[in-house]
Amino acid sequence: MTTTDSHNGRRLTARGAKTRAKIVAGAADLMFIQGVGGTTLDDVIAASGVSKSQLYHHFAGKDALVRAVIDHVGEFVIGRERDALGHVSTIAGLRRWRDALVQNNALRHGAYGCSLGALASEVSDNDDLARQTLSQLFGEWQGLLAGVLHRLQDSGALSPEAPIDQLATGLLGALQGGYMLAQTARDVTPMATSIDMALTHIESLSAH
Amino acid sequence: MTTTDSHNGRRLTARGAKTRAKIVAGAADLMFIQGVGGTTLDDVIAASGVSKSQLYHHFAGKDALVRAVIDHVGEFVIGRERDALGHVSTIAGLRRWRDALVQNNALRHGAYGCSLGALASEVSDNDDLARQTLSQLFGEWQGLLAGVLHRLQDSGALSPEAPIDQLATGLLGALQGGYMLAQTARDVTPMATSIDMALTHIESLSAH
DNA sequence: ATTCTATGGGACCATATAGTCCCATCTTGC
DNA sequence: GCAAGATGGGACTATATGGTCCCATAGAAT
Repeated sequence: MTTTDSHNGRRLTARGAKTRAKIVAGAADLMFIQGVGGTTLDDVIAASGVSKSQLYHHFAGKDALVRAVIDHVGEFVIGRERDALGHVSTIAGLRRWRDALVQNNALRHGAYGCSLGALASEVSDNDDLARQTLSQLFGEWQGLLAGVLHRLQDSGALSPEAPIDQLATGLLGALQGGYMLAQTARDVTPMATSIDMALTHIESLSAH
Repeated sequence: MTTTDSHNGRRLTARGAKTRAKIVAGAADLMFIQGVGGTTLDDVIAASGVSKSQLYHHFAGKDALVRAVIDHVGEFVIGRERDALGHVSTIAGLRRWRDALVQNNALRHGAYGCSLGALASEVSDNDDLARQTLSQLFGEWQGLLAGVLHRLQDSGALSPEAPIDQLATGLLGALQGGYMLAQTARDVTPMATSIDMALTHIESLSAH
């Protein structure tokens, strides 16, 4: 699914794959902290200890690298969320999920926001392909949340009439908005509050 | 309150003020569409029809210009929201407020996101002074929403125990997260859904 | 062993961009 | 009217940055 490797037809040895991974990982770290626009290719080279020719050997240019970073970060975030949400089937479990995200973000006092959300808001209007990938990733995230709500419904903890997809969208929206407010305030409180409101709403829709 | 004018001690004639305003307005437009990092000073010069010396006469550099843009956009958004929310005292009024924001954003299919939110997520981690201003602006926005909720409470449409400040934060979070999802999806639906969930929750807290 | 390709290093280039400078012109205060 | 300062124009500079190129080396396939 990645369209970022500039050598789709060529071989890729284990060594090459390792170098490519180093570049992407280094770029992802830098772009999370400095933003995409604030990260130069020289930064990436310095951070990953790779030469410029290697960077351009593996990626057609900065756009391609950014797309690879999005794939990489997306895989990480969705994987993490799959682990965190895949077996949650209670409101209490959702609240633990929220606590983990908030506590993790509190380590940086909210700085940098959501690794996926920050990429999305910076890149969406410049690179349509990247935007589509990000949109799909948010769709997967929302699907994981919808899965939890489905299980809540099955166990009778959520009304059968509850509009699951919309609740999942709203929850993801509250999460992303919370990240943004926390990033601006350098304080995770608004993030916790925002998600909490969404969870309280879901909780209020218990079967009657 | 602006710290962006590089000539705090000097005179500023009407002509100078007009030029300064042209620069800020042009920069604000460009930065909304292209982002801060994607907007060059030459872009600003071309768009506002002003010479480079004038730009540097009024602003110490790009950072100062960005801060002036934040002040300008903040004033516009808060003014707009004050008009839109200042006299709202019903849930129906809040829904009309939401409809107006969603419809306005639908004109661009969600592109560019919230003019304040986009600035916040791009600038917060690079410029602490700008971040503080943005944080304060979000605080004002939240205050306007809290004002509406207070009036709802006074009229008996909202429980006296409702945690107004937290609801206002959650509503603003849902709004911002909705903007972000809409920007990524190029579809305002998730924005509408996200805010709607917050409003439905508030509505569910009617006096009992 | 040899040959071909992938990998690696890093100098080099073209350009974009923030920022400087100098001089001309208009406005204001006296 | 005239001096001082504000406004205006735009050429120029230094540098950062994305991107190119060339050559060296390692490793795989035969």
